Amino acid sequence: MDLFLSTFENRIDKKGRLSVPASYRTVLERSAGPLYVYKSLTLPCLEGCGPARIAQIVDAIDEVDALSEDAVILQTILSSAQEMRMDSEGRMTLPPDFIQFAELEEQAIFAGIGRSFQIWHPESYRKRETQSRGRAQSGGLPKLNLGRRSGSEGT
Amino acid sequence: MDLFLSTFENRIDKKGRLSVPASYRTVLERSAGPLYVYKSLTLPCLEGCGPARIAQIVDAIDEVDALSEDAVILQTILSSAQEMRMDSEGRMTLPPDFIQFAELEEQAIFAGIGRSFQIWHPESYRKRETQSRGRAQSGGLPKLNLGRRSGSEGT
DNA sequence: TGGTTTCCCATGATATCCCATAAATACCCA
DNA sequence: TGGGTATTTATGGGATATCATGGGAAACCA
Repeated sequence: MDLFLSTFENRIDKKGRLSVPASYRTVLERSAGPLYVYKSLTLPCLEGCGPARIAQIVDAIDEVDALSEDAVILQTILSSAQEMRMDSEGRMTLPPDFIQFAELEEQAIFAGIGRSFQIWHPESYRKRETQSRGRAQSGGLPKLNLGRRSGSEGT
Repeated sequence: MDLFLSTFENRIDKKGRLSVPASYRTVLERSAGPLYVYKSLTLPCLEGCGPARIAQIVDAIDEVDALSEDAVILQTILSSAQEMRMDSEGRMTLPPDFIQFAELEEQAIFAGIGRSFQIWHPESYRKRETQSRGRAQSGGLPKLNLGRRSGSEGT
């Protein structure tokens, strides 16, 4: 299973280069396609993914009334998306408007969320993480029905 | 049936390496797939599981409103999850933030809970164990419904 | 030609691999 | 049954590879 997991904090050097975590690179390589980065619709962060995820969004647009509000929102993702090139060391260069959008400075946090990942300003990310942990502890734990898949579960 | 059972107390060396109990290793080997470890949402411990549970979380996120609180909480699990590699001696290396999160020092306790297991600071674990035993004896026994349900039986 | 981007090499830190050892357990065979 | 020998297991340390990062040179572009 190829998933973006864990978090990594990397440095943005003065050329604007940012190392993509090695484990993310192997996921991307296996999906045989480029890395796409776009602005989050709802959060002050960037999102990155492979071709499959982009295709998923394109398909979702096709299934929705082209004039609907949903379609416009999904189209916004695509129009902000950019195919990122990586140098031989696995670094990408973030364009200024991406940096501005996510309020990035010296450091950036990569946070894997399965089929995609997010890029955050470290402070914002940590604040958000402690918030959701707090909420989980005060009883807001989502129900994960773990009973359905027998056998291979849990190993 | 391959389950994580019993508890083991192993040492964390100065490189942060921790031997996975042999019996857990055989369980893991039988189910082709890596070991995932993540920070518990509700307890000061780490949790270990297999690909099936991670896949379940990923799918659950897609089925839920991406902006909902549940989605964010599930994403928090994934962002803390890490695919653990084991050396030829069956040890995994705990990254510093895992050690910090579970307040680990020299020793760590593995506590098998069936399809997954937890990793605790020994003191915290023992304290918690006596607490829950005390609660059980003072009438707070949870319902143990051992009747057959689809899914959890038969493997 | 000035500014930017792309490529290449260097480096310190970290993680991974490999070998060694000691204790505990399992095994064997008379 | 007893005593001794293999195996397994947990642990330690050194060698090697990988990774993130920095900087310079070449290529590119307007």
